[in-house]
Amino acid sequence: MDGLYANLRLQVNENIYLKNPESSDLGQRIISGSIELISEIGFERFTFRKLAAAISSTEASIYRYFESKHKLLLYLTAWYWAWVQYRMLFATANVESAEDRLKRALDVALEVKEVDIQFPHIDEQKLYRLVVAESSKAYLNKQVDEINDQGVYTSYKDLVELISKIILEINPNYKYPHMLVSTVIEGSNHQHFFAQHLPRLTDVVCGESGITEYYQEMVLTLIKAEL
Amino acid sequence: MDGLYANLRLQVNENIYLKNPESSDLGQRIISGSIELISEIGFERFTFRKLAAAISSTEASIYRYFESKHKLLLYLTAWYWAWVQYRMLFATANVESAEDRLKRALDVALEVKEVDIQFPHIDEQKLYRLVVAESSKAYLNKQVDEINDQGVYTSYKDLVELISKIILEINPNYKYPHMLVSTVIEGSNHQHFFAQHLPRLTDVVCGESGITEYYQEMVLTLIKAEL
DNA sequence: ACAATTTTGATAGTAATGCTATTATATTTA
DNA sequence: TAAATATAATAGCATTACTATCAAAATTGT
Repeated sequence: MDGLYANLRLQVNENIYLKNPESSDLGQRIISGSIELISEIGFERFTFRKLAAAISSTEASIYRYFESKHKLLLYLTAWYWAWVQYRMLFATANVESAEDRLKRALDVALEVKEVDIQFPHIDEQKLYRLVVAESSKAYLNKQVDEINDQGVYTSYKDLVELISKIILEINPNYKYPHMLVSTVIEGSNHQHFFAQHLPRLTDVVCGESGITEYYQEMVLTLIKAEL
Repeated sequence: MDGLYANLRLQVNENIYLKNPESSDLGQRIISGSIELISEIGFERFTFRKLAAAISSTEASIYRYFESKHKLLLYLTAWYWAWVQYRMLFATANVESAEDRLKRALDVALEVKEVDIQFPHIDEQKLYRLVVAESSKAYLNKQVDEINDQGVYTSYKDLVELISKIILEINPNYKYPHMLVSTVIEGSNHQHFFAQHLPRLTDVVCGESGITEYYQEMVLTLIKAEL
């Protein structure tokens, strides 16, 4: 995982964009600029006009890459989950014990602690915080079925599938691996948000860790309870 | 819980509205109309102009009740959680066993199966589906701290607190009751959404039950694992 | 190196949204 | 029955979410 793998590109579903933002300098500025600006002002107040001003381009140029700000959000989240999956495959490669693999998988799926220098135009920590605060809006809408038909949520679903398979290795009889995995991923995101903004909904203090460990233990306890 | 309690009003934080919608016919039409219209077209596409047309009123009149559509969403969710809490207190009253009370509390907190004829202008089933699809947007925004300071999320936090207390009755040493409760409430909502729109993220089939039972068992397993 | 092509920037424009203001007409209450 | 209040009708304005056009710049093929 060092900078030598310079040729690596994460595959993001083509239906999300009109023109691949990885393919040009402007495209990469759109990505890095949007991560910055959405983090700063929130998705609702974010507009292509403001983004254009921030990256010294124009609204019309941005529209050539993404047909709406919602599509751009979809891109950011799809990229994020593809990145998490890639890190997860690395983190679990050649690890014998399924339980160990599960712990490592959850480690990368539930929280971001480092940045990845292979993608210099993306600040993964900032993107992670954006995912925590905004990613639900990528699917909580009326177009979800249509978007899903285009395969746009695949990277997230694949990640859930991979972790579910490890669970089934440990306990082939566990009935609800997908439900458990999506619960802990979404749960972890929400708890991080709650810790910062609605502390009465959690038991952890913002800044301190504990959330990832809590969910790791939760998963192990639950899948072993039904051995 | 029959229609005789006609004088009952659920207390909703006053900072949410400019004028209490319960206090007039127009106010009640705003509430019932917005539940209907948001369910139909989704919160993003919902506007006060469209709502005004739907309830045969005007945009300006609606603005006298709520200063924005976001405040209206806050009202609907705050009312919903106040209603759930009220039902929960009834459902657990005079039940000796803490474990039994916990199961009953989760029964009403995780899913809505009936309507409540005491509030004829509110279709609770429809409101529940709205909460599943839209309620995250009530707190996932940049104004969350400000809104929280005004006590607007109190009804939700109080509900979490009440259930947490039952958990602590069963296991006084359980370290993370709030995290567990908010995880299962949010989790249940998400799983209902996933079952309908993103089935690969869950293991239950839309329409069939199982979600509430899954989370009830999850809670009991976890709090007993650390006795 | 130069023509052809593609990408970007500059500018304009349109319909819808998110409001606020004003005045007239109902409706309630004193 | 007058006074107060609530609602309707209408207008208007700044911003948003786009689309269109055309010129300038950059890239590409030969």
